[in-house]
Amino acid sequence: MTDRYARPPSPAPQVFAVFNEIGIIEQLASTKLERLLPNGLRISHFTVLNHFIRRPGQETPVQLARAFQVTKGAMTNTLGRLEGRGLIEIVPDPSDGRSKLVSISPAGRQAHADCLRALAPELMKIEAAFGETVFAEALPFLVELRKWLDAERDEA
Amino acid sequence: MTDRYARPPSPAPQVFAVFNEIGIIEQLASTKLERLLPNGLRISHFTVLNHFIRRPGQETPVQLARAFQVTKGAMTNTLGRLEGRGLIEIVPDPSDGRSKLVSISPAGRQAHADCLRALAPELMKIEAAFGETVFAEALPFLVELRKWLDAERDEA
DNA sequence: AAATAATAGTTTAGCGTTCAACTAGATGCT
DNA sequence: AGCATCTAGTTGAACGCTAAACTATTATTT
Repeated sequence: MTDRYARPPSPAPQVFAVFNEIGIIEQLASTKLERLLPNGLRISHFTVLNHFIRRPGQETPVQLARAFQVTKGAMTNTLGRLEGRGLIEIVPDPSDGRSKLVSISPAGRQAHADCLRALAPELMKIEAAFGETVFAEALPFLVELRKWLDAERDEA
Repeated sequence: MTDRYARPPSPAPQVFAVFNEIGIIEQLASTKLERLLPNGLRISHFTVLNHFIRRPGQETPVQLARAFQVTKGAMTNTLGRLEGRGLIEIVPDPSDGRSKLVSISPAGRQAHADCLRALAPELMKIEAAFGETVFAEALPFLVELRKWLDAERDEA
């Protein structure tokens, strides 16, 4: 009997390996990131602030949940925490009684800036170790993959 | 005032973007994966089984925790579930009274095979959409990144 | 040899997430 | 109009993870 356990364990072994690496990277990066964020902010909180910095305006909780691919329940929780800290504002949607409109507050902008300041040293360390170029090269494929998974999810 | 929010939000924006994509991919992939796994097996469970298929033998809980970058407490939980299902065996380490030795059981091998069968269609779907090549090309960078984060974590 | 430090593993508290059930408001169909 | 269906958001149960405190055993130091 040859080494039947030495070969990759599945069809599409490279696909499998990529997801495997992504899983571990995410775990390492997110715990590190969370340790760096100020005031016990969580990644999910930071992500929402980040979203609003990039696209100022109002969005509904459902839109946000879809943007980050989490359930509505998770978003309710996240938004509740952010509102409790005064980092976002939530008002009822005047044109739809079921819905709400979320926007970032001045304190939220400030908190986001604080986050970036806290993260900058680590990001620069990584950039120094790898160079920005490899990240730029890796990005398109990751974006495609994310979009594909995203679309495939909507079908189901 | 120009569009100060249109530009990427940080130093090393590409680095930032890569981690962002990885985070979303991981979230999408893991929830999808977990839905596919048979018998309510979790990803963490499958990952341990997978590890033992690749590297048969015995390992301690701490070794496994380090391999997957989770805390010892998380590994205690995972191994407890797996043992409860009879998918692994845990015996005391004869040479160290503090430690234990974990290995996969025949039922564990069977469960792993079932997982692969359940995952195969989805993996092939992804492979058909992208081709194995792009995954193979993406892999080296991800491996490097994972290793770097891993090493950097040990320092701290 | 005795005391101190380090390591393996467990446990508990706190948080985030999913899933499913539920309320309330909007849409569509007949 | 009236009823069925869909959608937005909330809630609670179950689970995983981290962090930190704790026990038990081994290694190190003096």
